[in-house]
Amino acid sequence: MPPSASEASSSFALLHERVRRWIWDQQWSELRDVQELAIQTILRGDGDAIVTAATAAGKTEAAFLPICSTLVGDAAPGVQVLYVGPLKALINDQWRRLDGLCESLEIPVHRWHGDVTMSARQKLIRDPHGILLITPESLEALFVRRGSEVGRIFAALRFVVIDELHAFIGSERGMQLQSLLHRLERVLHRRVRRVGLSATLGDMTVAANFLRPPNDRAQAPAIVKSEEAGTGVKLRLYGFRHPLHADDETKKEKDDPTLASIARHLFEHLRGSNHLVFANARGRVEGLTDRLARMCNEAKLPQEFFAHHGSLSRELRFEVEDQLKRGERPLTVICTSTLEMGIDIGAVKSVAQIGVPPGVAALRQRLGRSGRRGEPAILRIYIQEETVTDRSAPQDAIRATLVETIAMVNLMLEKWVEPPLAELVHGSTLVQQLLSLIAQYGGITAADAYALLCASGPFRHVPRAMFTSLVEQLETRELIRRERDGLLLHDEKGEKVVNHHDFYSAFKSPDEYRLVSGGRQLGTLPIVNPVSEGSFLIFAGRRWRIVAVDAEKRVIDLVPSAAGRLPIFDPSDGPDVHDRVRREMLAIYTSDDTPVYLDAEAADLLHEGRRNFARFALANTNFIARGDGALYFPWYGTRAMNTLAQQLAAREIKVSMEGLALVALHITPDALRDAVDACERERPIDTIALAAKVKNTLEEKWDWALDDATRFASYASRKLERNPMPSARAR
DNA sequence: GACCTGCTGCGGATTG
Repeated sequence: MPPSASEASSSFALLHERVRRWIWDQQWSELRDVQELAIQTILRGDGDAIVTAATAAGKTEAAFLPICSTLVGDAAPGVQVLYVGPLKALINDQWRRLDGLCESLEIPVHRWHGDVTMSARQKLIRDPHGILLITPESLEALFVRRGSEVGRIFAALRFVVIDELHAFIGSERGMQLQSLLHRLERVLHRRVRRVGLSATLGDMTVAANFLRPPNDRAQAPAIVKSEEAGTGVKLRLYGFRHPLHADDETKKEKDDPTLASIARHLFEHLRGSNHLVFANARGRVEGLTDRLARMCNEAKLPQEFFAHHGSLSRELRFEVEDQLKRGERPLTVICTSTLEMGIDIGAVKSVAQIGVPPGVAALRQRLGRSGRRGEPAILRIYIQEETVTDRSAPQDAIRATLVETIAMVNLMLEKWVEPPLAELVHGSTLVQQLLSLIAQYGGITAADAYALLCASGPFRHVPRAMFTSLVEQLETRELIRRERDGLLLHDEKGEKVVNHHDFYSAFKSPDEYRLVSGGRQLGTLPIVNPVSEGSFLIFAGRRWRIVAVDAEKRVIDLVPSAAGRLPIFDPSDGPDVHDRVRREMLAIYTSDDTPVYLDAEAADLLHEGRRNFARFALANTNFIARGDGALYFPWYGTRAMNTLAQQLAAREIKVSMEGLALVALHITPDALRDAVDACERERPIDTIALAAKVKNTLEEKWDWALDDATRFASYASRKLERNPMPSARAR
């Protein structure tokens, strides 16, 4: 419910007079509903809060108008507000935004990240005061490098603000942030109010437990939620079918004929205004931008298609972002998740999604980029399907790509999103935090470290015995050593890693070449790419020839060229699909409804998928014979499916995950059914014992340093389910 | 069938 008029005016009245004057100067006609509610919550309450509202609904002001009201005239030495953001570009944006408000209130606003000058940092260290905007990594560096000064710097701390809260939940970086905030409160010997800001939060309990874990709080945070209605969605899903016999024209596009059709459609529909095209993978971004850019050149039109992804240099990305922000000329940006959230690029006229979205949450976030000033958001989805014949395997014949996309759209329209993974063990990040703690205090006993990080801290799923064996393993690895008095110190190797700047991040980074042309940084390329002088490359949506490779410095020099070849970016397993999405797919297969947003080809593909679903009798059985093997369709998400695959492997039944199906060779459907039944009787599953049988459990940054027990527990919490829901079983 | 994120302090040279 929006606040009543009397509540609204009382919100405004709660603000400090100088904050009210600043609002008048902005000539705002009214406060947004999320701002009204946040002012009440923050100024009337004294606990933690989560502020959630759509992009551009004024969340930053919702938090900082009331927070700054409490700061006016407070001259106590020390930083008063610590703001943590996930991106340097976002911190720069927010710094500019807050500076206007805070200048008039005489509250200094500092930023601290890798690109901030040494002199600005020294200014803060000498005279800490006001608001500090920082990344988790730079906060980590403060603890490692200036551990003894943390108490002085933050002596006056009253609020911690976490921006884009959802971007941290469930990740190594999120665990690192939780640990840092807990360590900070330990130094200060008191709790500090936390305020989380987010647009997409599926599960408020998970978000609340992330903001402050239940073992560290008296009461749950207040939830401040905007009730402002959206402006509606215009939605269209286009199907594209690979032709059975390539004709002359498509032969030229032999690599991906339907992508050529998609490019033509985009070219015709998007030219002349601003759009975002989400293409999922960096290689696909390059391929599509290259096609669209060439179409522009051939039509002798000014270039309006540009690429944007994480391997492009900051300069190239900034140019594109800047053009989008200005909105002075038509521009379509083909991107990965880089433009899904964060920095303010303004709204675009429409959004296109190429291929299955990586999840419902991502789809919603992407859609949120479209819809200018009261206009409905426009979303076009393009789905490619392979040629299917009578001999195609069932998992390929049922048009799973299309049906999975329809399932995600349906769930988005129902306002459901995936809850983030929570309650993970995070052994890798625990190693980092233990090494950091030793640096901060100049040594710590194992008992104190356990009490701080695990018993009262965020690593609460690590029992004492596991921590003890972890510490022993780190001694064996020569990362730490134990003094006679029990104090843990860095050993030779530990000293080295902690003193290298790579230490501050909790996540791993791949080895890459740097790409340079005429002294200009273009971006980075994974070293798995075969590179030699004279070979060609497509990068940043343009074509290049390699003129020099410096293998030692890992630098590649490029010059523009007419030919090009698509680069390889690191292949991985693909995004996790949630159980709920797979259940929705089953419901779509067993229904007769055709969603109104499908075009003719997509509708035809859906009917064909349903016909084949019926042909294989998948409504009546989950098991199908195939050659001398068998298929099993559990209608599970990827985590539950991986769990079952590992259980079967432990029973000497080798299965591979092929989309919706588990595929086993040399087995009858009945024998596979018996094995699956036996696996289902094992619940709850001993996932740690199961993880011990998994071939490769080395995934995260510090996994190599973990003892077996902690590594298996980490893998199990991340990749296995103790109690998968019963599979959707036909008779 | 995947994406994204981050980075200190020192010493030495140069400049005001």
